[in-house]
Amino acid sequence: MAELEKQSKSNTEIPKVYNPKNVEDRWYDYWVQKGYFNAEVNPEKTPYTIVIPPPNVTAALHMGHAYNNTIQDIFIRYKRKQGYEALWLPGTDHAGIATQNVVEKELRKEGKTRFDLGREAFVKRVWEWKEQYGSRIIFQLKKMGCSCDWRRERFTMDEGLSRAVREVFIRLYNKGWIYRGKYIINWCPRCGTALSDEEVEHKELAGKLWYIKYPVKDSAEYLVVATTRPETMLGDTAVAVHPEDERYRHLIGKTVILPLMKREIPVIADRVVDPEFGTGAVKVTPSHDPNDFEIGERHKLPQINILNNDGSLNENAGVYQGLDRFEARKKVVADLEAQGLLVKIEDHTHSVGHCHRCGTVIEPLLSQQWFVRMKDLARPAIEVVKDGRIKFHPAERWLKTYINWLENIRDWCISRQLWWGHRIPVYYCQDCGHMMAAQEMPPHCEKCGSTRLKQDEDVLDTWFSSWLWPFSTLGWPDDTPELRYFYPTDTLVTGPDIIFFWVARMVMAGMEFMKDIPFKDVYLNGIVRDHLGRKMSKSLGNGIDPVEVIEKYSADAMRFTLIMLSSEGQDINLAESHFEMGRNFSNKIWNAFRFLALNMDEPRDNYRDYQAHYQLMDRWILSRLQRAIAGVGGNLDNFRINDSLNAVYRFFWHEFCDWYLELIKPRLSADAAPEERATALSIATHVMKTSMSLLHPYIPFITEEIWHRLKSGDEESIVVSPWPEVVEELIDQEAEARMRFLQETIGAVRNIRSELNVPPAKWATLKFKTDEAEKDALLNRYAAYLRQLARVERIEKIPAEEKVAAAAVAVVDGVELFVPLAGLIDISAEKKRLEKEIGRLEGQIAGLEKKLSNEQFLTRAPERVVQQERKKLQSFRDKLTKLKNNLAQLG
RNA sequence: GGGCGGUUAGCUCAGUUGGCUAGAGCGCUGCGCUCACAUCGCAGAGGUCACAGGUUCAAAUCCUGUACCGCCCA
Repeated sequence: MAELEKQSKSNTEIPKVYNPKNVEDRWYDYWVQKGYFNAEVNPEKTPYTIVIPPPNVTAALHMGHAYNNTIQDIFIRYKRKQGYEALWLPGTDHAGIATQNVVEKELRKEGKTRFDLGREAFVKRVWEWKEQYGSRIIFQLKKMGCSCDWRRERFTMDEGLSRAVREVFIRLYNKGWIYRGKYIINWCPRCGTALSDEEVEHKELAGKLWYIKYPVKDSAEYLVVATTRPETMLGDTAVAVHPEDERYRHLIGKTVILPLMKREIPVIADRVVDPEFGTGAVKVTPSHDPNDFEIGERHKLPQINILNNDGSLNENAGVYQGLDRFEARKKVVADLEAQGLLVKIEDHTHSVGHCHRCGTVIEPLLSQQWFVRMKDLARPAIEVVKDGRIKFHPAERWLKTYINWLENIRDWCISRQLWWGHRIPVYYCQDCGHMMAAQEMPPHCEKCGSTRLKQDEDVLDTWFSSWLWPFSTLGWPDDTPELRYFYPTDTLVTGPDIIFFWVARMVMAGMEFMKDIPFKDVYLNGIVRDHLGRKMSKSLGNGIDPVEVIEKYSADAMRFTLIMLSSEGQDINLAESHFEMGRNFSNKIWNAFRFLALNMDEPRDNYRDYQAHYQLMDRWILSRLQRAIAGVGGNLDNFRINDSLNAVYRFFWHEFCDWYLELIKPRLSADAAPEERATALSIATHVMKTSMSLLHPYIPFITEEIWHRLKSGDEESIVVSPWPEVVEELIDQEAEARMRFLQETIGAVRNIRSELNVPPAKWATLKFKTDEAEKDALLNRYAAYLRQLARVERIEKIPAEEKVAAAAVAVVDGVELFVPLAGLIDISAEKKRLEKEIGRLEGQIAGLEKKLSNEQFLTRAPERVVQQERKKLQSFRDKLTKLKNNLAQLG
């Protein structure tokens, strides 16, 4: 009865299975309430800053976010515990096109378009939507445990950040680095806006190459051109050939009749024409192709735009007006064929631009837009990575991509025909046409004095605000204490997919406006994919929802698993079942704690008070702990996050739990001496607590929970408790070597028992032969370890000449181990086992002998390596002899 | 067409300046006495390191080429 009561009591107090549900939200609220995540300007401390890559307000958290933000939280929590003034500045991005699209879709459900509402009402509507859903991702980040300073949360369209955007625009405008002009841009007919080159995704598609006859005027001759976009011929204003192309030389300067349109257009010569492509004659459409635009400029050709903004054909397309571009293509081809002007159609794969946001095929279009001149901005951004002021991790991997892009950079189209975003701060005089860039609408035209001013209708590319993020969020353009203290930031964690969009541009903006780098290290995390290696996407339905994972497995489990599966910069292939790994580890931690808790009244980690009572296992685990501390910190400092986690994981599970906790069990029994108990408990508590600290950046919740249950004194939280330091005096090579020998001995006995099917309940006897006094002493002195872990009840040294009948044998470090098996198992099983082992040894010995008889090896290899191989050979031979002798004795 | 990354156990991946008997997790097989944990323990099987050359005393690792997969750019 009493027994049952005790059991049920302990079971209710500390459940056998860890339940994160009661833990995670509680601790998160506590941390926020205590203000641990708040960073202040503090000259006493060194700042460590990360600015979050601001997620789109429209976004719901996906695994990529979960992974990316886990990494950031690891760095921040690590640095915070190390005593840095750690600022993780959170926020969201207004995501112009994406957000506008979402709200327009809502409107469509009501049967309306944004034009029905008008600009002002529409923008108001987007703000409402933003207020309602924009906080969703913030809530989710909190669920994950992200330790951001929420007081400093920013949004790219906050008043302060908007001011920064206007300021930057005006500065660059006045410098002449922002200009307006009519050029070929990428037009998305579905989004109804211009895009930058980076927002166009090129895909290889199987298309056609149409060969079309253009009749030469006043002649029976035809000129045949090849094109992948036949409908654009409606806007042709020339045909071009290479000046040295003998086939066409006689036609240069002549006129051809543009079919369907019956327009007369010249045949011109231009060196960019590739004689090898198609027929060597190309149609020239200056309004709808970047190369043709260039040719048109050189030859002063007319520009005929045949497209409306929605991708349908306009009044310049004659009878094709009103048709969608792809409909028009079909009809143009059909009509050409009907007129006998279509020579042939070939299959042709080519690269087609698609809208990064909606996937629609992009149309190159001549259009008046705003651009940033990039050359001079790019130069310093190249320098700072070349001279190592900014480092990429993994090193080298993306560096070339980054530099290559910057070295070949083209001007940035920044105007968007949208309503949601920062409106371009340029005002036009309605009377004299003068153009002014200003923070606010000027009272009157600075040129003619007119008060009839009108602001530019367009908004800026979203990235035109995010490229300022590292300093606009800290108060720029004001010279704030925060800016002075926290800038430059330290580490940027982001995906390689936005190196151009964001990373490179932030560097340019930082160098231009702050005269300093925006961050020191760029950690590029891999992409989270499904278990088949496919990108997670809504359309494939293969996404895993982080919030569901948190519900089912806990935030700790999710974070742990993501990091365990990752390796520096590589993509992660993920299946939901992988999260069991994290859940299981949490449970392991929980039960290690439970074991200690069930054995102690008060937690104490005053392990230093018991030095006189330390045993081998104590010195060993303390030494191993130091190695783990060094491993975690060292790897984190080198951005090797999963090696770092692995260091503590392996230590905790496979050294502390598997060996130390098992070994101390007898020391905790009721009849053990009190100081024995206290020594083991205090060390176990210390190791446990230190491990929690080491694990805290990765799995913040469970480590805080356990830390609180183990803490003593007035310690407040693991979040701000100091990061463990390596204590050199506790590194004990001798203890590690001795322990290794005992572990191997235990392993050998376990192997014998298991392979020979010795019933687990059966106690075994161990006899051994050795001429080394130290080994002899070790086995005698630590017989208890073998008792505990290998179920050996008696250990006995026997003379070298003694024969052991019917025993299994193993050799560890030259020591012969015998497990007498009389009556337990059949001898033939042991013979088989030995023969297998002997075979393996013989193979290795043969290899070593060959190596060591090679004169070249002996003379050329470093002495150290030769010695090592000699030693190895010797010990293998020794072991082989012993095993063979014993095999013979088995009869 | 140019650039980058990948190819190692059934699966997902480590393997840092060339020098162990190439490792881990999951999965698989066998056994489970024990009052932390079956979300566990112990033991085990499983690999021609994509392929072909080369450099070297020595190559999963360095070089060259090939094949396949993925990404970026034109």
